[in-house]
Amino acid sequence: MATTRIIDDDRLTAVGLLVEVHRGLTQKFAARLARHGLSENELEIMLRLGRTPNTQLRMSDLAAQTSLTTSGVTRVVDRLERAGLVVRASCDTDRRGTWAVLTDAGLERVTAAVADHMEDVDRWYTGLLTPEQLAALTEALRIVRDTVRPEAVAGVAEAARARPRVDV
Amino acid sequence: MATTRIIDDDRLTAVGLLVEVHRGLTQKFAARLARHGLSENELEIMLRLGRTPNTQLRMSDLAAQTSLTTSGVTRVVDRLERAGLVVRASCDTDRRGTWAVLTDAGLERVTAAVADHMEDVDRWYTGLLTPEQLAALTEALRIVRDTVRPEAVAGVAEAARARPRVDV
DNA sequence: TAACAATGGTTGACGGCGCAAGATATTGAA
DNA sequence: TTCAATATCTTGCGCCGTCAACCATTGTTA
Repeated sequence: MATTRIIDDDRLTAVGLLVEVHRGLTQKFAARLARHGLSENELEIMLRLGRTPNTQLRMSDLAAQTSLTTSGVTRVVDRLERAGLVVRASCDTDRRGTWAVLTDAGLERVTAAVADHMEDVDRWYTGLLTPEQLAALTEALRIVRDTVRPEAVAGVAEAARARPRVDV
Repeated sequence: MATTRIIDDDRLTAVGLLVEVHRGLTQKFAARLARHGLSENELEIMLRLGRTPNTQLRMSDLAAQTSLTTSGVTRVVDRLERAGLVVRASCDTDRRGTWAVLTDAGLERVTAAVADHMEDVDRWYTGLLTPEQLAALTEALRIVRDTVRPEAVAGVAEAARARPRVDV
């Protein structure tokens, strides 16, 4: 009766599947993103900025949303700023804070990258499943997400309230 | 009609959910694994060795299964060997190759780590879903996995055929 | 108002992993 | 048989992101 070993537990396999799918997709996506000059983290940060009213978020909110450390966000934004895709702007109401603001060039870049990217998403993920399967998958993931990462929407309300910056 | 922007596409959100769940779980799991002195990659390598007949796999098969590069596997196995959890053994039939063999101490360690780990898996993942939801999730993931990582079972047959090493 | 904790962000040191090149072994074709 | 092409593994180097220490600012308590 070798099948009772704990290292063969089904629940472990369920985790393994999730990990393998994540890795596989990441690899499939990486090449095309690289052609747009973006890493996964860079794309995600720009996406979150692009989806926010006024296309700006505080550094610490980006950290909370992405589960990078604030240090990691500093370095990603450093690179994006060097590339002209993001600028930093000081925060009027709290002079400790810094907004990361998506530039026009940044919005353009992320839009182009995503338009292209979508082909991969379709081919390697959403397109492989029936609408019912995809809906079930998404629902299950959402349940888990809401438990393991409840902080994933930090800062959006504040950013909408902030005065938009026109000098970008 | 701002909702037609491509960066708000639903399929992108589906990917985002997967990524967030993966990250969230990874973080939840990391602390307990660290208490057993193991990183996620180290655990996975030991798990795959432990599940294989004779508890051994070629370096290159480990690379294929884990989507680390062979270089990455070399370094992980270096650490595990230094810790006495794995040993390298030369491969009689192809002298280019190297077996990574789980030691008794290694099997003990991974078993203890997994037993403990399972509590987290249950709490943050499988336990959050009904059996039906979990089954649907697993099925959908398996479909995607089989497409994006068809090579995920490399080397198991060969390892079973190889003469077991008693001098571990 | 002074003192001190808490928060936001950056920086230096460091570790992990990928890339590309190298050493060794195997395979195949002439 | 011999030599080129290929496969396996390791190593030097560099990038990326974490950790911990740090500075600046804000909030709190007395």
